[in-house]
Amino acid sequence: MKMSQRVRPSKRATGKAATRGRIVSSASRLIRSRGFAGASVERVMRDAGLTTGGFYAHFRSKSALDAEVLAATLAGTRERWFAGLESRAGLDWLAPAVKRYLSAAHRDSPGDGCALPAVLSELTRGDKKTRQAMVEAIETAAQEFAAHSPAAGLDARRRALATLALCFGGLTLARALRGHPASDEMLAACVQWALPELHHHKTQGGSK
Amino acid sequence: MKMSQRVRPSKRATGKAATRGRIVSSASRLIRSRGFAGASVERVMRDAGLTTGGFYAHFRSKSALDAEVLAATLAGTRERWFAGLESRAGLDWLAPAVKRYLSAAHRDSPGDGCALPAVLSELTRGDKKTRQAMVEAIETAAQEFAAHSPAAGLDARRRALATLALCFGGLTLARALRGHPASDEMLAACVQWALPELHHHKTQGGSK
DNA sequence: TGTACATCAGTGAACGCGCGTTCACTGATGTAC
DNA sequence: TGTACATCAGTGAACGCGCGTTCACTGATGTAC
Repeated sequence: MKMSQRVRPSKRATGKAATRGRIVSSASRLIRSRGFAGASVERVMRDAGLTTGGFYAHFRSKSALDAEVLAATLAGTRERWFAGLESRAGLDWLAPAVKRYLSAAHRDSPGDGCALPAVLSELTRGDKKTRQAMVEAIETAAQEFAAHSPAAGLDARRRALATLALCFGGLTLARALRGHPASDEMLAACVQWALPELHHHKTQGGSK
Repeated sequence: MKMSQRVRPSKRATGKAATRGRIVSSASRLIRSRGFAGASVERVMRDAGLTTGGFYAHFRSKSALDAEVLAATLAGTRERWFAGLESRAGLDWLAPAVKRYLSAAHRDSPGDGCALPAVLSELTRGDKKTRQAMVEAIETAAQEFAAHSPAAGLDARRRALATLALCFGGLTLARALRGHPASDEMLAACVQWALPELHHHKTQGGSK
């Protein structure tokens, strides 16, 4: 057997894979805080401690990076979103999920959170592969919500979709309103409207 | 009296004002369908039947156009949104307003509809004047909804904000899902969740 | 063990392109007398 | 009424800039023998 045709995949791969990982991680943070247009190749590479030209040793094009990073970022967000809730069901599952998404912490650190608010409008007009990643992420999240819904059947599906709209819409508007009192109000109002069971018996005007 | 210092404001002003109106109208449509970045000075002017250079006879800068057009477009959308509902109150006002916004027609013609889904994520990072126009538009809409709410007091304010999030979030997600069955489902689910009074007695799984 | 060589991740300068903005100009319109 | 002149909305070419992409090169790492 000619050993000369062998490579040492572990050592080499680790080095290059680690660099690639840094690029993906920088891109993920930049895309979420500045959108695809704001995460240029030069900025991403500088953020990863590299120079522009090296980018093409790892990715065929900018849009290949965008598609890969978006899919990975959405999957990562979903995982963290529902982490620790596996053994729960119904309202016990839904309430913490909604409250996590519609929290002040999530609003105030876009770079670590859900990518959709930062990129959805760019995506609606964008690349096919990237759009597909987003559609699948939304559909997957909808099924997750429906599976854990306090309701059942078609009602569960409807509530899941409405809950996603409340989460995405509420967070995005709350970010747009940052610095105004309406921003906190928006988060609280959406949590409440997404979880009517928790507030049915409250008297109007009661302070929280 | 020296007539030489007089101008004929009507004739001249009409010509220039009409041209300016065409620029604003082109910009409004392009911004809503392609975002601020997609509505370049060259594209806007070509769409208005003019050439690039002439732009600066009407606007000091691109961002001045963006701010003016956004404010005007949001005001126009609000007016059409609530047109014909003036004599109504409570659910009779709320239901048609929600259904108009979350309609397939609105989803399918972004260029004629609400500007927020197209530009909100760009705005969150953008120019101060333009951001202010958006904040005021959201706050005004929230007050309009609260004033006509079936609820009262603090509950009315909360419901107004949640309804805005459902409208904006549902429409934006429905546009992102265009071409998939989930798009129509999203619109219907958000209408239903925004107007629980209309659906309280429905049996689960009943066809519409 | 030592030397010559191959590999290839990463560098840095250059490319064409569309962007916002500027500016010398044109030509239609209206005024002065 | 006719002629010389002023105005200014709009033209079209040019500018510097940041973008995505390319490419000749470097230099660290590991292999062959």
